[in-house]
Amino acid sequence: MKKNKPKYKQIIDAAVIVIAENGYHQAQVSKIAKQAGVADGTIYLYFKNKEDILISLFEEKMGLFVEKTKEVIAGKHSAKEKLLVMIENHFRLLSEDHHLAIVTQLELRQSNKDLRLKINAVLKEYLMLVDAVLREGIELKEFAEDLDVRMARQMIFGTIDESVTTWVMNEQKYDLIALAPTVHHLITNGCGAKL
Amino acid sequence: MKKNKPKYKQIIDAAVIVIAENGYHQAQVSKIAKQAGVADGTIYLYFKNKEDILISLFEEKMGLFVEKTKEVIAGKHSAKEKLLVMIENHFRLLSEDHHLAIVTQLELRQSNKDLRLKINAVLKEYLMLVDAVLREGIELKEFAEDLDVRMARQMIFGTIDESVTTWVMNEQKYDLIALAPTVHHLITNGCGAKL
Amino acid sequence: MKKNKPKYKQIIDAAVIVIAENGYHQAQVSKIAKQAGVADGTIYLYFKNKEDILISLFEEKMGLFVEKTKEVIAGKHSAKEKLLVMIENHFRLLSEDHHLAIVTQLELRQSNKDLRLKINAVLKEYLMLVDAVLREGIELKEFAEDLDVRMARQMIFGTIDESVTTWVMNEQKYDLIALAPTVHHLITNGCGAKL
Amino acid sequence: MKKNKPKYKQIIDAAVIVIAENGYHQAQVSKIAKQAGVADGTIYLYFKNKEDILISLFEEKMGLFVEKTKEVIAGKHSAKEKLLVMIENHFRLLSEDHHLAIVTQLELRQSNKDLRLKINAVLKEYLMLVDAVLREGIELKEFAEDLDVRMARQMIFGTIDESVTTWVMNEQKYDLIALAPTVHHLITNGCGAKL
DNA sequence: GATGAATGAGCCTTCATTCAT
DNA sequence: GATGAATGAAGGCTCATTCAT
Repeated sequence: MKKNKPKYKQIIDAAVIVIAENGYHQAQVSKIAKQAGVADGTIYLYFKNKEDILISLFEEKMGLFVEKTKEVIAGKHSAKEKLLVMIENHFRLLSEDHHLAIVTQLELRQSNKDLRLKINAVLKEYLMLVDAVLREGIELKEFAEDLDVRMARQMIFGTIDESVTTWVMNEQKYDLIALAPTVHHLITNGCGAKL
Repeated sequence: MKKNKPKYKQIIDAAVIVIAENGYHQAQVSKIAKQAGVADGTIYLYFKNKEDILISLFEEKMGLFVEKTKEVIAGKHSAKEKLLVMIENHFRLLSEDHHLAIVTQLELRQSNKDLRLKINAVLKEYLMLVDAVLREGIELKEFAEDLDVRMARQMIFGTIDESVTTWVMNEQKYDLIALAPTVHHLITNGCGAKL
Repeated sequence: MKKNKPKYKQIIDAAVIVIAENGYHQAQVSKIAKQAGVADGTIYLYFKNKEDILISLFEEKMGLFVEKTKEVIAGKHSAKEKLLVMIENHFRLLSEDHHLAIVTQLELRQSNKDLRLKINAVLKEYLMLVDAVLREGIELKEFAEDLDVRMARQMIFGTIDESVTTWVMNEQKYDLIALAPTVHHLITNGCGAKL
Repeated sequence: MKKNKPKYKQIIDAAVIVIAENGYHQAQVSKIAKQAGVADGTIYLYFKNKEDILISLFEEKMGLFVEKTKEVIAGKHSAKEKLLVMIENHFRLLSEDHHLAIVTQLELRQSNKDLRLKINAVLKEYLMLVDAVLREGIELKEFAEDLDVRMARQMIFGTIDESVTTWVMNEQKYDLIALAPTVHHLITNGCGAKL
């Protein structure tokens, strides 16, 4: 299994750094190889082509995202609390890796439609976690019983994503994690949570 | 003023069509020129370079957006109502021009970071309209008095944008405008509006 | 029509020289462009890709071959005479253009199977001229009445081709045209011509 | 002597199969190694480089050719008969090994000039057998006394080679060996044999 | 003002060969 | 002797922009 060999992760981490520092269109394979400390050709022992590096990058990192999210919500018993820790977790993971934040919020969006469709497929698992929490909140009568789950999920993801992108565009000058309660307040209100 | 000459708009409209139908990376200057019915070189009599076409495109179309938005909110007296017509207006303008929807939601996001920063500057005027409505709502006690305007605006724009993008990615198969009340409900709730 | 523009022939002639002097695998597009005195990109205004240069080269030159061959046999009344002038013509055209001889006999054969199949299609017209002469010779009772035209044509083409290739491999050190009568004698004998 | 170790022949046979089935340019060393059931690096214990595999392949197979040819002409007493069994032998050996036929007639010709010069050196022994038979035929007055041996040999080899190549290009659809008498008739006639 | 032929910089990928184990 | 992971050089093609007409 190639994914477990050290160079696999080495190359992905190099790609994050190179893309963050040079931009998507200036992230040549040769630059990634150099950053990873391997020869250009070695990249192709672990990835089918350049696009494959980017998809794998997203899968690896988003995998951690989903895993971590599952962990943090496991200990919470109300949907409201779960949403809070999800937002905090989302903000924290990107705050802790500034390069990754730039890559996911700005650079990877420049990829072509095909790549973005594949990225969306990876995102789906994350969005399904949100859906599950929303449905739980409705059942527990925390949220409005007529809440439109799909639209609420789009609000939640849209709000979180827009918040992170704005923060990255402002060069990460302020404390993103500190915004979590405000964002949480806005979206749970949106979902009809009683105050 | 070049903007008033017929070929200026002709080229921008050609760009929207070409980008929507071929994708950002397949929208070569020569293709746009052909669609516009002019020679390649003529483009450069009206635009500094290719990036300038895209910024101008965004400015032109977003200008109409702001203008229309101002019109529709003019007749409304509550912030809540104003938000509703803004959402409806946003959804309607993109529903009416499928090419434009593809370009703004999918294709233009593939542009490089620089172009997107410029696009964000153009967006600012639109976001300031949202801010004004929010502040008005707070003053009129329609919304929570401690509402964080900046974050609320990010929620509103993020939610709207995510809704439109999802709709475009689903190939515009359902009625976007019909979603306006649901979205409105979610975000005014988020802003603490009493039911 | 691109074929009539001066740069079309200019590039083909450059390709013949570059391939002859550097070998097929060392004939980079950039080298051909330099030899032709145009930019690399200009090549692609006249040819679809590198393979297209080679096929066009063959078509152009073989077209002259067929044309010239038709001319020289037009004035002759016996099949035997026609074969003689065909051989002489074949030898003369390649003797007069040493670069072309190298390209057709050695370098172009290194092209991949696909290209060679296309080249064979171009050759067909030339081979059909041989067939016509052979059938005429049979009818005029110059050749054996039971002559197998297809095999005789393979003998004729194989013999001529082998003679030229050997001459090229020997660095064109001797007079190729002087061999025509000998070759002619061998193949007409082969076809059963009376002495 | 490496040539006697089992892996030597194993690799050569693998090369014939891989080249025939994939084409010269798709016959990577790693593919040959896999087909031979050895590691890539092992190839280099038996061959200097890739070109060396091909030359050795040709030497081995052509060695069998010459050997067999000597055998079949040993029992014949006239030059004419000898030529017939040589042609039959040539056709039979390639008919019996379709892979080898593809490799010698189509794929190996795509090798570069250098390799082909070396291949020609290997061929020389075979051609000298033809020369010997021709000189014998002249002495025995079977052929014209003024026969140009070199040109006659080129006719014979060119005709045989062209016949085989045409047969391979037609995907070996007809019986090649059945053509031997016709080819024999053509070339002995060409050499001035009395009927 | 309008044209469109010409330019040329820039990059992903392959694969023969090596060498530490 | 055998392995196979790692190397790194090399080239065809695209397309935004220019400029002579």
